[in-house]
Amino acid sequence: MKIYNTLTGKKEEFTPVEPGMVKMYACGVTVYDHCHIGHARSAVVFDVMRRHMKYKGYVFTYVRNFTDIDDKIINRAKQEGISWKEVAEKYTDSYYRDMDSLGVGRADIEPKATEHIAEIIAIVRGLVEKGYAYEADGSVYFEVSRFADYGKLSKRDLDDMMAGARVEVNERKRNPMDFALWKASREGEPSWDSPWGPGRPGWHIECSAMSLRHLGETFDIHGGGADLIFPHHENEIAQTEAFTGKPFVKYWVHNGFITVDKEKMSKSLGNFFTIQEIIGKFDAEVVRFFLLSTHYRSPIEFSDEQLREAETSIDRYYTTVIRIRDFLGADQTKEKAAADEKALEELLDKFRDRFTEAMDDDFNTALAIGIIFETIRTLNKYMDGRPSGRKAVTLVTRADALLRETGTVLNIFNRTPEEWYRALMSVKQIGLTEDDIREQIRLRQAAREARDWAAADRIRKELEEQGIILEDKKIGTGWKVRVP
RNA sequence: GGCGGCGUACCCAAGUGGCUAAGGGAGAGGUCUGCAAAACCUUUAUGCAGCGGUUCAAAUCCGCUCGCCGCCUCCA
Repeated sequence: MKIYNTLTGKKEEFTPVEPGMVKMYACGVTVYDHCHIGHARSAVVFDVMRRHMKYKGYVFTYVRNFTDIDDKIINRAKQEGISWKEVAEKYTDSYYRDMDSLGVGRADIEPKATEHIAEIIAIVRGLVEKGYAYEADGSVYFEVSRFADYGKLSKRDLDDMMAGARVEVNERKRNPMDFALWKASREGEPSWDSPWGPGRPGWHIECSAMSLRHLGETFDIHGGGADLIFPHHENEIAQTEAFTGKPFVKYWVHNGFITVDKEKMSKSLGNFFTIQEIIGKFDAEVVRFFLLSTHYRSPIEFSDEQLREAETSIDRYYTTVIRIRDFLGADQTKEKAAADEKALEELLDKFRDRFTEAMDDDFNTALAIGIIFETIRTLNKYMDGRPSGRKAVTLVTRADALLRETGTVLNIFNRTPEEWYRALMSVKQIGLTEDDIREQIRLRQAAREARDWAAADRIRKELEEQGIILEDKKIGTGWKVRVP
């Protein structure tokens, strides 16, 4: 399979360090606030990468960290009047709630910065001993000019950066681009003992320490949002490779941003929506589908309109699932072929290969979803031809199984239509119970049998006004929640 | 200023050298239906920001122009 590597700027054939095994590290979150949809995108994208590679048969180890000590956490603690540990716990819980609802699985290892202080100190000490870092007033800085490859990931030249540097004045640093490995703590701030006095880790060093411990000196994939390329990942490369003397990561992958009015969604601009806000208005599966309907490296414009379209698409999927079920539940004694049998058969024959090929091409989820909907249309068309008999049952069953299989990788489309409609009823705040609806359908059926079309239509219209759509079918009347 | 990316139909979005430019949404018309809904069919890009060039062949490669965005500071 092919993966776009930020380091080389090219799509490359993926070859793991150890055959059959993949080790991936993705930068998680700093737990100082609720997650927004941008965090969701990153998490969902890496979740799908893992699912696909496991589907391909790789033995996969996924490490995703929590940054649980940092200036933002300390500030937040002051604001909320609680301890920094309580802040970290509170927002870690919030993170898990969000991820669970979005269908993002837990990583195999979820390390925290504060659990790796000893490793961090060991690396910092090693870097000082090797001459890559220096101590100043209880802090330790990495000296970027000592690392020849500095800038190789973000394609930056050290001299250019210094020329246009917008960095804070800090006369303790030998070079404005030098970055903190260890920060001396001020009175009253959380701190750990170190050879340089009480302090806490710099931001970048924790990822080096945690990946080194859990994945080794050289591993396959390291990912995160595109905004982490510089300085975070650039600095990770510098300090880790300086420390180990070995290549750090083979493939660097970065997801694109979510935008609002074409601008990057970010905390500082204030144009963000938290995951909790969004899943109050749309089902989490809708959000996940929305995030996967664009290639992970492209920007996605966030809007209610986009989410409504995603909702409509998912509804189309579950509507087809109902049709499949109705079809398989119908009388199949008569052997009757439909005109489109061959088209469906051919599509199903190629389905798995096409789907895998799309995902193998740098995780092209948008194309993969396209293939799913192409199959849905062909399948519906086939069923429209009213075929029956063993051959028809075989074909439809096979289509059903193949469509379900994609759910394993994308982790969408694997609920029942009932679960989907229940979720919609909740999110759209439909003021009816399923029993209410069934009762109305019964009343309407009686009117229909009496050929009282006016009464029947009135009931249907009343339900529609409350967001419930009726569908008269041969086997009876079905209902669904109106979308969008 | 440096570096990087993007510009495909009314909207979203795949496609990065060669079969009629995926898929979804929206609109219009139609089939089906008591009427609907759903589904399906037809329809909306001789053209992929513009202009040049390379090539037998380009949305796809190269150059220039225009427009938009990102990173260079915490950031997914």
